[in-house]
Amino acid sequence: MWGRHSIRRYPIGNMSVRVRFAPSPTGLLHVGALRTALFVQLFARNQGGKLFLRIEDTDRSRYNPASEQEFIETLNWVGITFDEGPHVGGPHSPYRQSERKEAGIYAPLAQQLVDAGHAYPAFDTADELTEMREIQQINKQPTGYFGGKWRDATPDMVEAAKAEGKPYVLRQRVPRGIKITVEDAIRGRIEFESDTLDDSVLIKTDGMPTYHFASMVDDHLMETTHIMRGEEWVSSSPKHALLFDQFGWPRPTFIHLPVIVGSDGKKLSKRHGATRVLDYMAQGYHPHALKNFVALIGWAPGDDRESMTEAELIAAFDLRGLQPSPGKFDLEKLRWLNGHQIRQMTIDELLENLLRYVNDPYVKSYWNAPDSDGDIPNPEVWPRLERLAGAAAGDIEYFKAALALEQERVQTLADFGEALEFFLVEQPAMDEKAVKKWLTQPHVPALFEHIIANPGSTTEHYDALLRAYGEANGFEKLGPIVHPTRVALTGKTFGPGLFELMALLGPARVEARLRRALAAD
RNA sequence: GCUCUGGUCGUCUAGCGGUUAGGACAUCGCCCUUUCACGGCGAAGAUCGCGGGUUCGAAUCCCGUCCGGAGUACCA
Repeated sequence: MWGRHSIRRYPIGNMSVRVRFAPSPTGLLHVGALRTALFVQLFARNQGGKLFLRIEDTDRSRYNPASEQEFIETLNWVGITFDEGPHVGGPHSPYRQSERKEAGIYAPLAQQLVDAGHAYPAFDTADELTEMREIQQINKQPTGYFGGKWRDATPDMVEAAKAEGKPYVLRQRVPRGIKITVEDAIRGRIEFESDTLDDSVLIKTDGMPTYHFASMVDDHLMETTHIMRGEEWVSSSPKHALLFDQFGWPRPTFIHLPVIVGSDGKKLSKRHGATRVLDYMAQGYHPHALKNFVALIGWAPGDDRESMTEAELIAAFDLRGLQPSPGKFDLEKLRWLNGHQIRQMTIDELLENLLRYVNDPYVKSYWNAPDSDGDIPNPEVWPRLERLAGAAAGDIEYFKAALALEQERVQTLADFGEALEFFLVEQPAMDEKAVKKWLTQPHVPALFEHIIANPGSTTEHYDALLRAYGEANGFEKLGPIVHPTRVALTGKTFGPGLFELMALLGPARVEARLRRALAAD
């Protein structure tokens, strides 16, 4: 009689899609969770369905009150917003499981399961359970509660224990000797022998439901059509599917997303860049670039597109493009995508993004936070970024022109700090090596005097001036003219075109810096 | 241990019985050029984890095997 439930499949039909992102508020939002949220969002929007947020806070001991805020803020930064959730309400309120428990949603349903014989009370103590597991391990048997002394306890035993006031949990009664087949949208059919599944706790002694119970009950109550979650859940998916069957509820479609691992194939960690999504913001990544990048780990549009807009991502999203194998996080590709994103912006968009970036309090605290050794990883970054905010408040046209000259040369917003420095500081730091190589050449003083004697303010002026000087003085190539001048003006050997940069700097700065270089000789 | 699950260039991937196994990032070279980038062009890079089988033909189907990963909690 049980087999019937295990193989029955309930068509989703044309119910409209409802999907959810259901994190446990225990810590920070990391990139793996972001990817899940992103796929859920892309799927919902592609299908024209509804997307909701549910907070799975059934573990009081691990609850972190700052966490929910972190999730919402971070998701908001990347542009993932919810149709329903604890912060916006909705037809299935409340959206926090602790509140749902208080509202008495779970208890009657648990009782319903007990009455139907699909769940039973178990009075084992923590010590008894530990001992049981130890014995199982010694005997090399699977660990878990495969019946214990309470699965088949007589009503008298149960009554006696209850009368004694012993605390108890409610466990799911997994039928024996059947196959449970779970249909996973990515992996296809997954078969489990019910005998390998233990009787999980559904309701804890304090009356709080476990994930197994609360999540499935809520998914049914909230009319979830597709359960998208991390692949760490596939092992327990037969219990979840079974629970739907035991309630007589239609099973939603299960979609287990593969994990994202670091470049070494191990769990993603600080060494690979960052695990906290907000840290990518602090490092100057554009939310869309991060999204675009993360979407491409474990999913492909089916054609060769790499850089896609939000609308393209939504239009192209398809469950069939999902990959079953774990994906590695390749920071280089993220950097490329980010540079690409920066180059696609207009100057005004770029300026807006940059200003929002440098004025964000988290960016400041990120770059000033000591690492585990107590050091600031790169103490030069923040002072430079801070200077950008000040400079933009001054001559905005000058700032935008400088921004335009560096736009093609950076990969992150943070890179602008260093790239723009010589435009904003009257006496930029000099690269020692470059000074030694270029400013010591004998023709340099005369060259600089010539430039000072012929001030101008256009690219064309300096282009013509320096070319003519080179020809008149027998230089076959422009290098000996251009390089020393660049070093004197910027302190560096690389950067935007020299003539553009001179025109923007203007004759006063050009003269001051050339004189400084002459004096240093 | 047991149960699931994954395995195509360094990386992300296309591929669905017949392809010189395609693209992108990274790498290298050339072009552009005053440098660095950007952009363009090109090269190198995968006997499709390994071994059998089915087939005229296999990365694609079947079996086995190896190596990863996850789960095995009154955590999610």
